[in-house]
Amino acid sequence: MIQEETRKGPWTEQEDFQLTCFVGQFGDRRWNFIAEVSALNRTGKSCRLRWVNYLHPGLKKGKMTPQEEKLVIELQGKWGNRWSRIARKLPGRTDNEIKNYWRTHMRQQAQERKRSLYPSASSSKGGSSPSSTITTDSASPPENGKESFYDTGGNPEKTVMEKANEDKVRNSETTVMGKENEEEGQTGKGYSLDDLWDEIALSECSLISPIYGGWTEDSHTFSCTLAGSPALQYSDSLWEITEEESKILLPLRDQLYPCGAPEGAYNTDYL
DNA sequence: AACGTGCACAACCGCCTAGCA
DNA sequence: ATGCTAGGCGGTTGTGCACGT
Repeated sequence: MIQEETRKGPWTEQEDFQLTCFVGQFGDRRWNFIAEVSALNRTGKSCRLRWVNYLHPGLKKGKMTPQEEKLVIELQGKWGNRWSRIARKLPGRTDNEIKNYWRTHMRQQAQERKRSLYPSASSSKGGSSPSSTITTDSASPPENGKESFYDTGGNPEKTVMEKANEDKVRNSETTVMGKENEEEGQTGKGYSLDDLWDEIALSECSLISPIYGGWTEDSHTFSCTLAGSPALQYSDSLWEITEEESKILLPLRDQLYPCGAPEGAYNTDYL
């Protein structure tokens, strides 16, 4: 088959539309299949990301509510940076969104904290880095080793330990499904900024009840109904195109490419 | 008005895991 | 039992916009 160079970068409206149509028809699991058959020249991964983070109809747009913010803080303190897991507790929010929120929120907290500790310190916007030990800005990467924006590591050794512990936790967690590990996020012995964040978070939030809006924790299996499309149902076989699907593809092609499908659109291997 | 800075968000990368042949 | 592949996840980077100076 002819493999054009994979597209990268921002998605166009047309691409979004195409992806939405194909996900509507084939479900939100067969990403490589969708990527190929839609001729988007995107990787399956990229398609999935776009769908999950942007096109998913269940997504909430706009700012996080105070309730959501508190919940994020609470759950982050409880589970650490398990964003996808945290996201499951926040209907309509993606792990990416929460991750981004946490990053900016924590940066703000760090700046505020710094200001309260060192009132004489510059408080102008140009102040950039919240503190000498806190490297939260991706624009100014740390010189020594890799530190994430929340692994802002007061203790350089910790990140290694922490990682090892987190991996352990993750492994045990994935094997023991459904068991929520209370120790999560309480890894390592050093006092890093992670701990500082936890402290900040705990100091400002009280017990928060989870937000449920008809959302279930295992609601990944979402069912999408597109205008004019049947409710999303995918076949048992993930990788074989069925006769049914091939019947769907042809009219869809006409819909997307009224003037004729471009070269490579709809890999006919599948038809 | 122009410029600089920080924020918010989208997207990519690399690694890990589960499922299957 | 093992290797391969797709999907999932966390971390990181890039970019446009808003806001302050």
